[in-house]
Amino acid sequence: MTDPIPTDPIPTDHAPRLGFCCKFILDGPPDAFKTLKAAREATLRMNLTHATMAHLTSLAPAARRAKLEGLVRHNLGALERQVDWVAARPPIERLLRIASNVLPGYTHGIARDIYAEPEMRRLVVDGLARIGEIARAGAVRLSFHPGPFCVIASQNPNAQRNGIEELEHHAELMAMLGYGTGWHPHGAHINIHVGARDPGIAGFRDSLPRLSQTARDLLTVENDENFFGLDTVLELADAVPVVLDLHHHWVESRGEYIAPDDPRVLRVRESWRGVRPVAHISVSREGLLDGHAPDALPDFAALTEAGHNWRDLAAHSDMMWNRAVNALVARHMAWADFEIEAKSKNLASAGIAAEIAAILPAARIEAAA
DNA sequence: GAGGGTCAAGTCCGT
DNA sequence: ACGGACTTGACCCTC
Repeated sequence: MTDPIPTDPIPTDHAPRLGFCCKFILDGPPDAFKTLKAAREATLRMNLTHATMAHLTSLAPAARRAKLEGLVRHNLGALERQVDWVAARPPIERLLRIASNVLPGYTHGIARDIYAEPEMRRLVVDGLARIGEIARAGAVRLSFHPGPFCVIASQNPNAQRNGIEELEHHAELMAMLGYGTGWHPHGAHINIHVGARDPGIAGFRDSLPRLSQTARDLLTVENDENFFGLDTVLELADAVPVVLDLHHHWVESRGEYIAPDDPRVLRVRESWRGVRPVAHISVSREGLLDGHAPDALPDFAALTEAGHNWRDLAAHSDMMWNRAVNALVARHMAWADFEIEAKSKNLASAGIAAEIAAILPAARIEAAA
């Protein structure tokens, strides 16, 4: 395998960023909208939607095409509004994980012919190009995190073919957004998990040559909370940048909050080869940890003792309620940008951003020392 | 408008 | 063996 040459790195001293994932939640006082319906419509306007393939299949060809075109127009508009919104935020918040359903059913047979039509193609190409320009003009860093079906190695040849096709679809989206050339251009990436235990790490590595150059240059791999922990995923660090999920690591290691100066973190940083890394953070649900001190890191052993199994603890909170976790994120932001995986989305990322902005200069000085 | 059944796809965990 | 979780519960039909 030939090593991709870094062409357009986001320097490691680039202004740190964090952002939310996929979905926008409307903020504001309850009376900001005249009716519940108006609030609901404002939320829909800011978010991508989709249709079931069963429904599309049930429609006559003309209706099917109309339905799909409506979905695509809506999704391109909603994504543009999301990117616009992020671009208007303070620089520390200029990062967004894009939902995977921009083009519903793109890799499903029922929609393939419709997307291939020149008119539809033009709609998609123009819309995505425009969104990419807005992102770059606004210094918004973009990513995808395709779903659990996106496995590039499987014992089931069909699953593997579908998974690679799904990854290639995301790479195509990135290319249409203007990130189709070079090693993680502008920090763009498509992040997946290793997948099945069998064929595992070796299977993942063996599948890399089957990917297009664009997909290969955008791919990243994330540690998970059960089988492919940080140490295991680092076996791929020579070939694929590693996305460090601090919460997954806490769960998988049964309680370790990894420090920025940990040797494994250095290996993660090196795996990005000149591009500023992205990491993930989340914290266990507020309800589970009722009464937990917000200024102390969650104690895995104590929580297990209290009857919570690891799966409960893996579930994400609404907000980034734990100030000790947020302070740890601030220290890690000396080397990485962060995707905030909290159920309240932009409300959570804006909250942690404000908290971190206040302490970040100190953390960066500490890191430089 | 509310409520319930359904949804393309892979894999693993918990019961 | 099957439901739930994951990345994100949302869509669609019926009442």
